[in-house]
Amino acid sequence: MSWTDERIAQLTKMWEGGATASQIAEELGDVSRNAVIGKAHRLGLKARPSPVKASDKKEAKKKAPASKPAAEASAPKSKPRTTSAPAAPAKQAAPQVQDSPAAPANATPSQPLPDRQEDLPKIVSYGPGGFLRQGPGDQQAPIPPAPPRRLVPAKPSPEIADKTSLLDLSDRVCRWPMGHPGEPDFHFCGEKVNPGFPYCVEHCGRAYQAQLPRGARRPPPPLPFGGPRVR
DNA sequence: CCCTGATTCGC
DNA sequence: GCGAATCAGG
Repeated sequence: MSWTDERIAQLTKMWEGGATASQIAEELGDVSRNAVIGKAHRLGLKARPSPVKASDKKEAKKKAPASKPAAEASAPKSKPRTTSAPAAPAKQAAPQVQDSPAAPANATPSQPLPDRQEDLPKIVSYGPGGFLRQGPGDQQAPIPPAPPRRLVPAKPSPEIADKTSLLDLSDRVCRWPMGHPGEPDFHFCGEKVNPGFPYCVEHCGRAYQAQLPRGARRPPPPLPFGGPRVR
């Protein structure tokens, strides 16, 4: 699979949002982690708390690769693993805000990841928080009237015992998607809707950003990148 | 071991 | 341009 505009857009979005290369690769499907990293660098968007780059200690001994060097003596390939310290970095890594209260970084030792959606017909959207719009006829939501002015703290939601499936949707229940389509536990919020809106009050606050007076916009939204793992 | 990103280099 | 192989730190 090649790098289409959509895939590049998603890569960029997630990369800048702080997702790891593995997560991005998995989300995109059909690409390796290395491919994602390589592409990201080629796109010019690198720089990110790298576990390897930040510190620049003294020249340490290189440990023997143990099971690789086969034809090193005969074929002197250039291997300038130069990790020298030419200039002073001085720049501190920007505070990476990776978590939102509702979307903790997936960093636990065990990653379930019960399925993958590589053979699905390609789903472009992330969810209401971070849609990847595609077609030109797909216009931006005209920012309806005057939705909630105060954003609810987006509480972690009590517990989802009974999930609202696609079939359970009606105009009275919140259509906010929980999880990703294709995942086994994908469902919908199901809360009572905010009258006049397709979502409950809480999710209206997420779906519709309050239109602030001109000049008082608040450009940097804290959302990671559309919240793929909102739960 | 696992993870991470960075870099190289043959294709 | 692409990405596997490799390196290197946590």
